[in-house]
Amino acid sequence: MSDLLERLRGRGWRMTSQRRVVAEVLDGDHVHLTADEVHARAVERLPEISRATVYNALGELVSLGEVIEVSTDGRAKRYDPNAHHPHQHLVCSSCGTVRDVHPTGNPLADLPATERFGFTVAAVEVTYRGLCPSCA
Amino acid sequence: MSDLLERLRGRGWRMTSQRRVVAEVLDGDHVHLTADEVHARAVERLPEISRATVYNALGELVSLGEVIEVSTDGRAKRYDPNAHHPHQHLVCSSCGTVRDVHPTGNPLADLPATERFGFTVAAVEVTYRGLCPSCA
DNA sequence: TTCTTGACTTGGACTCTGTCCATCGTAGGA
DNA sequence: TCCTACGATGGACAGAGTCCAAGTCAAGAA
Repeated sequence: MSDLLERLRGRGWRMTSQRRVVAEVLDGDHVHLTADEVHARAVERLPEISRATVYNALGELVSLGEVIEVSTDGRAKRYDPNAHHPHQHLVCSSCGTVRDVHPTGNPLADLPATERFGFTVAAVEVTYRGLCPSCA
Repeated sequence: MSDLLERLRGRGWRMTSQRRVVAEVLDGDHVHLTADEVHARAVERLPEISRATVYNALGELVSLGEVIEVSTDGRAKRYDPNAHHPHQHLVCSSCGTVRDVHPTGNPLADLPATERFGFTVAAVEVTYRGLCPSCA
């Protein structure tokens, strides 16, 4: 739970009420919120918090590797606090719901050297798309 | 080459000079352009073409299944004319270059039923990220 | 505890990407 | 050649995100 807060403090992240609230919002429910949704929830606890501050805090959490940025559609990025367990995403094409999934296999190994064109491949993202039970 | 133009005409796509230019831009170099880049190239051939028209044409080409929309970053979508050969993408994290790649294996088969949460999974996108030779 | 200061927050302006709409123009069939 | 429904135009608008100058404050020093 507030492991996250402890880790951040331990890493010298200057703790302000705004940053605390953003971290708590992400640490709470295990969902994939957009920046605006994070802002909306943060405002419930700290009415004066500004959009810019939420964007700043999210950007820093991403840089620190505590949160993953997910662009499932061309719209707003979503923020995934489950950064310490490798996983992929399953997205509903209709309502946009995102679920973490754990496929078997290692997609990195599936890309032969001849298909790497000299790139240094560092990561792979897999996005499964379909319809969730409610939308099907 | 202008297979694309033929196919579109054959499918009853009303051919205007604007639509022709957009199709030709995509059909030419085999790169992954943003809508603005498509517009810039279209303007070279047809100076009066408007942004809205380019967006309309791209949207229709996507609906027709002739072009694939790719969101590799949270920024502008890119349009991939290589729609008739299944492939995945390799993206340079520094300069944004996108290359088509053909991994082995079938990632759809790697998602066990227990990890599908009742979703009807229809498609899977794999994005490899790293640094291209010029940026490394 | 109080002071100090550099880092953080604010809100408004701005950019970028994309969509919408009323009006005008034209491809292609009769 | 003429008609007309479909397409193009461009300007306004919207959503997501960034930037900046000015004000505020966390946390270390004294």
